[in-house]
Amino acid sequence: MSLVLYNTLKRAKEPFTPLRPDHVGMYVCGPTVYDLAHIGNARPVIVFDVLYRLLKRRYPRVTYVRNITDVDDKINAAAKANNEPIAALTKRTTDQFHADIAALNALPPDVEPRATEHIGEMIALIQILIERNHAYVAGRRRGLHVLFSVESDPAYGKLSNRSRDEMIAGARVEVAPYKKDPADFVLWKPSSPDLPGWDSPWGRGRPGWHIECSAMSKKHLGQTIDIHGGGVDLVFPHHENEVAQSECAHGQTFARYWVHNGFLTVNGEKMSKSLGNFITIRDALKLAPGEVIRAFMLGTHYRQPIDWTEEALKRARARLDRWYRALARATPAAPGAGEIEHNWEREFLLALDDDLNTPHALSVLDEQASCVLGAGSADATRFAATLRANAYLLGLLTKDAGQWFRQGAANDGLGESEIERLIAERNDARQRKDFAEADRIRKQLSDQGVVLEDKAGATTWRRTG
RNA sequence: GGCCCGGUGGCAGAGUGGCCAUGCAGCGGACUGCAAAUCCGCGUACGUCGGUUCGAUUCCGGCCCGGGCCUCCA
Repeated sequence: MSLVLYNTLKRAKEPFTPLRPDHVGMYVCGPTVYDLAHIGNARPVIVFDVLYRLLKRRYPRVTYVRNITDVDDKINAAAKANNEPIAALTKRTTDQFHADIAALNALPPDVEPRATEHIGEMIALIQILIERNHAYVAGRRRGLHVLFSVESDPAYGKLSNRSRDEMIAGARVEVAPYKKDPADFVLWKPSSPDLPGWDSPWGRGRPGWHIECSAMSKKHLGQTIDIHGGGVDLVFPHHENEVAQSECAHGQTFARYWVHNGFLTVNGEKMSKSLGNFITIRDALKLAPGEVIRAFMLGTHYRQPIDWTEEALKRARARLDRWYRALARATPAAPGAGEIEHNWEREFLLALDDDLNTPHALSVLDEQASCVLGAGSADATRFAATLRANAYLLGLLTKDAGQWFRQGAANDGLGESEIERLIAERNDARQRKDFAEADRIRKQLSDQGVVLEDKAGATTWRRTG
């Protein structure tokens, strides 16, 4: 039983073996902090969080690095538009990002490097590339650019599987005059006084987009990393350029396994501000608890496209509700605690080992929940512990079941004491056999999203989404 | 134009050369004062045309349709 991952570099699934048997290094491209993170950003966060948890389970030590890009032209533009200092914007956005993904139960990475704190490392890397004739300095009037020479790298294009000629033929961008070759990309560019800049051998300037990941992964994980992750849209040019920079500078493999998550659409359309279907994580959390969003994301394999709809969200919630009902059936256990039954663990982990087949893993949890719901109380408790322990690996079922069903609607809906009062009133009516009144109260509550269940001795309630 | 993914039952979504995915929704039944929850039962799904095979949804090829990337993007 071992982990298999789809490697974009090979376009095939491969058994995963870390370079060092006891220590896995993983680098994932993090956000550019210029605006609130959207649900598309949430996908890689959740996918790689699950991979991180699985790796931690499998290996003694895992170092997960996810950067914060805090120098970028989009940031400059947003700060200007907001009339806000850049540092204030990036700080605020970073804090929001942290809060948002914490609500999605994502574990913090081991290292979260910021680009602005690694300018020295970037400059050093660029110097190596110049020394090795893989980069050149160009331009004059407005300052000096440093460009990567794509022609100097015969392996260029191996990740995205395209030749240099194809790229030039397909390029729809105007070629900057200082480029020796249309395919060359910027490592360093000059900054005007009103833009962020750092002193460098090429004058005051700022880094190009791609160099930060090469520099930061080198610093925190070494010249060769085991896993590099991100969204598919980053394969070209971002990841391709990272490979070029790092491998030309160091003469060794940059990343051994490239893992890319598929795109998220909203109601079948690409999410964009102009279409008006731009959903921030913050907005999504108003529609559903973080665990529901997480279950939604994990219900589709990470490499498949996923479509965000209210319908899908409802389904994810219904599924979690059922699991929580199973937990409620059993004696409460602490989140993450519990003995894992061997067969269930096997089947569950087997699914995850197969290129993170979370939909399959969730179906195993479905079956475990059925098992709990159908079992007698002693077995139910045992099975529930397994269910909870398995789910915990996915960052799900981390709440107490009672708490789960009572959450939400706290502000605008009925308060708990009000609900309890109505239930008592209804039970009085039932005692009197005044079922018309009892049903009226049931209806009143259900209209406000509270469902009652009459059990043997008592009436319990829960909120529905 | 180039590169890369997909097309599975009402919906979502795994998977497999011959046998169960799973969940939701639907239908019938049990249970319930009514419900809810739960349990039992039901529905003959794999875009299309060929090929390989004893047998293909699964392998190969053509075609049709959809999506992504090639420019900032998770």
